Amino acid sequence: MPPIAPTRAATGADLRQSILDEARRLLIDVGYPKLSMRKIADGVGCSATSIYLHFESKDTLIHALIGEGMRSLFGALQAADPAGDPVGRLAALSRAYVDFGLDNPELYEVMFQLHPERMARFPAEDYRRARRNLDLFEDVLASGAEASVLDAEPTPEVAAHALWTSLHGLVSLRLAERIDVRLAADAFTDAALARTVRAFRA
Amino acid sequence: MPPIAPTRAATGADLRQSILDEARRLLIDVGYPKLSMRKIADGVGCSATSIYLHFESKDTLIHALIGEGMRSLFGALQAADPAGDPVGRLAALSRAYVDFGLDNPELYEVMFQLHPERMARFPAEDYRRARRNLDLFEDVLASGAEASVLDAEPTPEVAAHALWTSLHGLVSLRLAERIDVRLAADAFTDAALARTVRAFRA
Amino acid sequence: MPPIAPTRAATGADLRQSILDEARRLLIDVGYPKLSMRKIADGVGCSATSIYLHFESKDTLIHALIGEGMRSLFGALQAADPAGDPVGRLAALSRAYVDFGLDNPELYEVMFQLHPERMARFPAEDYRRARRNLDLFEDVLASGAEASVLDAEPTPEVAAHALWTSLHGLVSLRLAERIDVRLAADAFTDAALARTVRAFRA
Amino acid sequence: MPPIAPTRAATGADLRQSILDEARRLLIDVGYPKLSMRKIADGVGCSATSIYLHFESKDTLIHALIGEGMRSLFGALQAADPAGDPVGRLAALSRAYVDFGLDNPELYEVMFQLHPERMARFPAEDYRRARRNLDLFEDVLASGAEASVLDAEPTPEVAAHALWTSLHGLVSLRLAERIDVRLAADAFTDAALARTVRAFRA
DNA sequence: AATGAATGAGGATTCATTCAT
DNA sequence: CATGAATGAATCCTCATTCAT
Repeated sequence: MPPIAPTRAATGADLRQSILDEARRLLIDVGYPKLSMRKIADGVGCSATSIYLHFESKDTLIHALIGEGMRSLFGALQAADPAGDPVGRLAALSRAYVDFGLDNPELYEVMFQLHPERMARFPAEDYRRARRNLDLFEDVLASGAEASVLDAEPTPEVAAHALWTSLHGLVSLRLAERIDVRLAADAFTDAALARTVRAFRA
Repeated sequence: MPPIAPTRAATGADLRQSILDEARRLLIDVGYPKLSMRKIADGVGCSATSIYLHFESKDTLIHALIGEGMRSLFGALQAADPAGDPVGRLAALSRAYVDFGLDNPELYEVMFQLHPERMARFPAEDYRRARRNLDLFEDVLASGAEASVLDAEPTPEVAAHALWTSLHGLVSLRLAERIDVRLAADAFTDAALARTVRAFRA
Repeated sequence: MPPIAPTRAATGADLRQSILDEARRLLIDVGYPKLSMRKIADGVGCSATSIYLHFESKDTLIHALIGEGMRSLFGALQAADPAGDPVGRLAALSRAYVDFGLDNPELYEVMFQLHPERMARFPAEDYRRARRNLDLFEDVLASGAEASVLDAEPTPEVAAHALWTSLHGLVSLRLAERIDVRLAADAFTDAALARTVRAFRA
Repeated sequence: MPPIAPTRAATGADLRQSILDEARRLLIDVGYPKLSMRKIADGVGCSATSIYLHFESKDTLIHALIGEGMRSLFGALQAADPAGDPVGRLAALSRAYVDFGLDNPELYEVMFQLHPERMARFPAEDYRRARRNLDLFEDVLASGAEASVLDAEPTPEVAAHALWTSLHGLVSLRLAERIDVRLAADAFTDAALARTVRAFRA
């Protein structure tokens, strides 16, 4: 009846992270619809109950995962941001965004394709964090517009969303493997990306 | 003892269609993740078992739904195609594509966001049908390029895919309700759409 | 994956009854709070899922049990009704009521101590059936009052409820084993019963 | 690292009382079947584990609650006891008993409807305490019998139990909301109570 | 005296599917 | 062509309790 020993893997505060790691791994492995608390527990080597010590519910866990993903995406964008010339920044950021999506397929989908109605409310704080990513693009567009090298019409905010739209579509269709196999995937990605960025030149 | 009478709804070949109709309806009603054979059967007024007389499995049924959706999208695109000026055609087709997505949210997601790897093989025939939709865009781009009013670089095929990518991103983010609420959804859609189409002008 | 053979016990329409029987048995064995679908299924030798073919939910099953109990109680009362002298009838019915309760302890509690708020709505039809039992007492009291041998003040309906109240209290405390052990249970029951009935003599 | 500070509520012996208070409160709030250690702990602002420092088990806690309830009931009866005329005393005590039950619905049920067999042994001390309440009725009946104004046949003890039986039945059915809604609940209670008391007049 | 972390057992219910008829 | 009966596996989550600290 009582626990005999710290079963196998992480314990304490580490467990929380282990759970997130395993959840992320499983997301890629089996996909969101088949992600279950039991599988996560089995994966980390703890009991399903233990998960509830660290996450209120499955939704909360997913939220945490999304939050993590948003932070991670932000980091990737910042790391890729060359600073300086807005045009170059825009290209670099766009590329980094797409790469992030292609490198974290299921995580990306959970981050951007999950319906809010199907999940408990996303905490406001996490929402703000998600927003920061777009702000990055908005900033670049705004400064590029000021320097007359980028077209941020009608407003940098709208333009940033429009740009995002194109990048997301590219990632999304590639992840869903809907791009014709006869098109070399990487070459196509390059072409589409170039086109998208070009469309925002002044 | 044999069944007494065809319970309520259609029988024979009709039943197949009734099942598809109900599945499509339920898709909107309860969403893909909660779509179940039983619910479909209850909705049509037949037994769950009967569905298996017409569809090998749930996957097969979903495939049929996708095929239907693809045909339906093709119809919508054709109906919206004004013929004549390639630039006008491109705008009209793009708009029609986006409208179809926004008008059939759940169906659209099943059509374009479902992972093929997690479903039984998508039949080649259906694949071809899906392809036709893109061909429409490709044709327009090709003829526009020939008339030097559209930019179909590097090839019409790639350009068509790139265009599709943008349109899909727009639909996808709107369906996932990820567009900032402060942006009027319809106005934003118009703006993004205009921008996308403009990017393909020569 | 598929069923191999009609596992063990009843099948078909019989299964429904077997489930009810087992549920009734378990009620006595482990009590209402620990009654679970799984245990019932194990008891009858079918899968937990199968129960849902016959009962919509646990509540529905309990309702069915209550309905059965009410019918059964009604039968017991009728069988014990000697006809004729209202005083004798009242005594016989009262005794039969108490005996029924003592003979079906858990069933009795589910029938009369379960909080309606804690269960889905009790179907109207079953409600009427429950009512019939009281009507029997009401009839006897009314006819006894007419013959001036019983006191049905202020009205037969109220008097019947008041009588019921006493009988139920007797059953309830005996079932909860709250009657002092130094009092011989049966002798006490006789005494209390006699007193109750006497209180309704004119 | 040791606990930093007594979190919020009481500590030491006070905590015991806080736990009982919260348990009683929760009993009304969520009902016995959904009463859980965790909920109690959350309510008091202590850890679930801490409860076990003061109560051996959930059963023990419930026992304590029952004991408290019995004391409380005893207080209510004593407070209502007018002294003097046995007939008046009997009426007053009976009314007080019923009121106590109706005013503390969930507690009353735990006190008188819980099956001892399904709980760890009820400590003898608590048993004695429960007994005192009945003794009160027994005394009144005995003195009333001596004064030939009450009927305590066959013995005051048995008569007290019989009286209790009726009072309990009244409370129990009212708590379970089994009294026909067409009967005004309070009026009916008055009528049934009057009848019960009258039945013990000499 | 008090805690945080952990657990195994169990809760009701839904699912896609299959069998014999 | 159609069915009703049945199933095992899976779902999220809650429970009372215990351990080391």
